[in-house]
Amino acid sequence: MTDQRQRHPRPDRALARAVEASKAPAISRAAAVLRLLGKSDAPLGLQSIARDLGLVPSTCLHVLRALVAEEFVSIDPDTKRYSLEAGVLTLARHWLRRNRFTDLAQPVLDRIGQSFDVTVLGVHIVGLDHLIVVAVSQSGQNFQLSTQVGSRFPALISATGRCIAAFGDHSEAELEARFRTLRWDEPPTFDDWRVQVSQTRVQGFAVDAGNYISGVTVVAAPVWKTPGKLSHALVAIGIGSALKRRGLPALQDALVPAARTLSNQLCGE
Amino acid sequence: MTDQRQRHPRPDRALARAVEASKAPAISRAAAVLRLLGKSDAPLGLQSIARDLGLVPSTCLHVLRALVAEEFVSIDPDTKRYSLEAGVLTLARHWLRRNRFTDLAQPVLDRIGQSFDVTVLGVHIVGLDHLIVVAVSQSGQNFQLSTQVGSRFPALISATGRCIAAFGDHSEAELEARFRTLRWDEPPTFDDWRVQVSQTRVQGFAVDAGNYISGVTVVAAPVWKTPGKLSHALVAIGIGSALKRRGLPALQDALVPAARTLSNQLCGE
DNA sequence: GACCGCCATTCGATATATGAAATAGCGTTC
DNA sequence: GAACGCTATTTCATATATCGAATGGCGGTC
Repeated sequence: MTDQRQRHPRPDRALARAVEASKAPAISRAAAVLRLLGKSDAPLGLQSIARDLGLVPSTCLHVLRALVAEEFVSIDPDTKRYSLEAGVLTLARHWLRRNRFTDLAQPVLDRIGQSFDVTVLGVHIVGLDHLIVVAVSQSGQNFQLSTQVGSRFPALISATGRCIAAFGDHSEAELEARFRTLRWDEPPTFDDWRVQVSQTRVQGFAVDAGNYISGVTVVAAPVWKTPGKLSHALVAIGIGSALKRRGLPALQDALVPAARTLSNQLCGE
Repeated sequence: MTDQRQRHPRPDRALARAVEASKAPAISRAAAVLRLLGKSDAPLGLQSIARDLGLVPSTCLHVLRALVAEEFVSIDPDTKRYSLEAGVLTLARHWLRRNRFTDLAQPVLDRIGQSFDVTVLGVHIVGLDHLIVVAVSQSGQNFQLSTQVGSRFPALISATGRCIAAFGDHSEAELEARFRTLRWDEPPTFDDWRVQVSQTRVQGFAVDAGNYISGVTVVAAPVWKTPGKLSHALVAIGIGSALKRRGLPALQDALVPAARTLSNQLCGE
């Protein structure tokens, strides 16, 4: 469900590039360490971290010590194993505190989720690379469709992806390159997908009928924080068969105006 | 260097020390930037950040660019103002996902919160410096006593502080030094406090009857993840008068065994 | 009980991140 | 419309963070 790139075999090449380019490489390394610790199920030792990221152990140690000092990482003094520390929660709280989208979206998500018995997400579109779930309303019944705040997904996947392709202004070439990297349960062809994107542009919302996950229908409606630059979306996720019975059109008719209202509220101020 | 200090009354001195000591100063700077952006209500410009933290603008720019590249910070391309980005949420989610304390504590908090109509927190004790709220159960009624996951408090404040003083093994001198820096609504004398700490050690839990916040009673019970090293606590917060009526003893009798059970679950693995 | 292997950690030379000053952009004022 | 004050940004010498090798420590094995 999450995007977990399994890139263990070889030391992180993306990190190498980031370090090369940046004038503060220690920060890229620190970020890589945090993400690695985040992905890992168990605390990790210095060597293991250094190996995975292709870092020199001594440098890695410096990074870890700095992160420990800043309370983003904790070290077990006995085993010398490192893991994420609660300090990261504090940052997240601050982000949530000053984020109008989450505040405004939450009641809307809850209302739609309850009415249609679907899981509804508010997502933040970071770029063409991926999006982040920033608000969730889990309907009581559907425990199968579980997602958490903070989850990352490839930007162009599923219904949201069609919205991003339709309303963000990205070059066709770039879109296709990205599209080729996606993994779907039942992948559409690029041509099919382009047609669906065009349709999305016309009708103002997107539907993914089982492409991303078989049997699961996803509806996404775009939200703008500033006119012209697509930044968020509302996403409803439900079992395809259930939605067919209980009215996909009605769900669309709830989601789209909600997204529009949110856009107005966000732009207005 | 010196005249910089004079011009800007409070360029973060703690940061200066951290940078001095660390072998990865960029990371300390990055953390300081993240925290500053977290605290700030509005996006900040480069100069403003550099001034507040006592950083050279060019260095600060490098830090910010690295943080933007890592998606912990976003920049508004028009105004060149920086703010926290949703990437910090992803780290927080990973922390929460692999944290057994929050998982185990949440249902317990909810049960106690509902039974006694109090706000109940699970806190993670980072050290003598502070603790972090990692789980919350907000009872329906008490909107006054609002706290969020990720909030930080001084470690020795209120009832939790008495637990930490009682069960963490810290030197008397250190405790007193820290104690002197605390701010209470109705501060106890150090001697009073020491007596209360002794009492806490004996009875296995602590009560703060309006010292921290006037009229608010706080009960805290210690939780150990590893024997000997106090790491967490359960904290119940309620209006003093209401608790008096509805049985503070009963609340204690619920909280303390719950904390003990949690300790066993966490230690047992 | 001494060896071995693996790990975290220290140490010193060197590539490089940093900081002061210079430059470039941008909105405001006169 | 030019000049000002403010901002972000680039430049480039130098203090310093980084790297690789050497050290120290711990647990397991024979």
